[in-house]
Amino acid sequence: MSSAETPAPRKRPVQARSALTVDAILTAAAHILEGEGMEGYTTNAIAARAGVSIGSLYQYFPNKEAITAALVLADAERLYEALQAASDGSAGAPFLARLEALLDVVIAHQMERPVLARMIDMEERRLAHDPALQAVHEAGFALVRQELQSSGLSLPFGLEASTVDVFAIVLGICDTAGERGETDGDGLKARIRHAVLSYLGLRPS
Amino acid sequence: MSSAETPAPRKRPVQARSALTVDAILTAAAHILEGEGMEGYTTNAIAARAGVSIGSLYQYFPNKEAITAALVLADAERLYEALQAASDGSAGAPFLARLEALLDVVIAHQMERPVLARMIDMEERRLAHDPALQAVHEAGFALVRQELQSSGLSLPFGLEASTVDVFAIVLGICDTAGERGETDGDGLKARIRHAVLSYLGLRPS
DNA sequence: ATTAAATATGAGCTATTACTCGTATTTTGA
DNA sequence: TCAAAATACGAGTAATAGCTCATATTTAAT
Repeated sequence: MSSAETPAPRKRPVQARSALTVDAILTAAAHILEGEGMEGYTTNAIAARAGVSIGSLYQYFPNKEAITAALVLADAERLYEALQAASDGSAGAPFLARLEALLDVVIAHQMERPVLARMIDMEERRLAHDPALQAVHEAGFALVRQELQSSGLSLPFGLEASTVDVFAIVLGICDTAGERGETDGDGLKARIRHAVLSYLGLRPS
Repeated sequence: MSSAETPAPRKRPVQARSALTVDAILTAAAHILEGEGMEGYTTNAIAARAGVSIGSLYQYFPNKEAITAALVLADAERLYEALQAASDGSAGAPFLARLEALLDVVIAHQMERPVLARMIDMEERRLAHDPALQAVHEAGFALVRQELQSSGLSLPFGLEASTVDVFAIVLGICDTAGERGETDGDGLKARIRHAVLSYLGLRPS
């Protein structure tokens, strides 16, 4: 039962070109999702757009869902790392400045490719059970929890619930903005800032 | 071009039994979506669960999407009507009482069948372009806009943006609660209340 | 050089599933 | 009572799309 069967779940790039292939596939998947939606989002279309054969695609991804999961995960990781960087970069600064730094990251992420962000957001809900994705979510969560805790604020509903709500408020306003096709990043930021600060019991200056 | 062709887009129940059939189909669709998710959500499964032949199903719905759209629309209309009733029922009461009445409706709607609510929420995003659905959204929107306007409050970002944000905050927290499987309706209400009131510049008592 | 492993290819298989259509049954109206 | 309309039926069709596999090519190791 433990001998060397067919490599099974696949995806073990060893050489450099295979890493390029994997990358091309994910990039193509994102472009199709962004430009054609779920309609055109087929494995054959992804392979074609990536300039790769369908066989190669299935050499690195066991099935279509795995491609989507990898795409969503990569996006979540990118956001988390940017948040981490912002948090590190504003070390020592007062709470409000740190919060703004985080908001800037979230809004930049949303505004960079709004349509793709919306599609990924939808897929993210569908794949919410994925352990790897949950891990990244929890990491981002922990980051915000830490910020709130070290702020010394007296939180309205305890640390955990407040963290959940701050997340929900930020994502709720962001997603809605995405759905409505809003383009004013600064205005969006001001509104989210207001919502979060007032939730936390701070007078938005 | 205007003669009596095949009835075309279908759905014209005339007798009583056909209305029952249509109802059974929508009920079955909801049950499947709730219990099996998109996996088991096939037209044949819906028909079987409804105790109706697949042929009958397609006599009243031109395609699968139309079933989903009808389901989502019915849900949105039900929520809107409940909001309307709550608004009417609290006529003359102070703003805070009216707001609470509306929140009660939203939370009751969310808590009634949380899993179904989550699935419908996801489909709602996909069908956001549907004119009939947009109309109901706009109606609910108008209702909240009206409340805010007649509250006499000085809104942080103008009537339109504030309405959008209040919606986003409420739905954001609700959806997140649904995803996390929260069951405490009262706690949920308190948090949403706090978020909305503080956003509006009111001290949550 | 030679061999083995890694990678690439794409025609085609297969399973799923949305949907049709010819027919049977029930209801309505006169 | 008896047509005609409305409704119900479900086996079968057709098309899509996920995925396999036998084969070819490239890279790495000795």
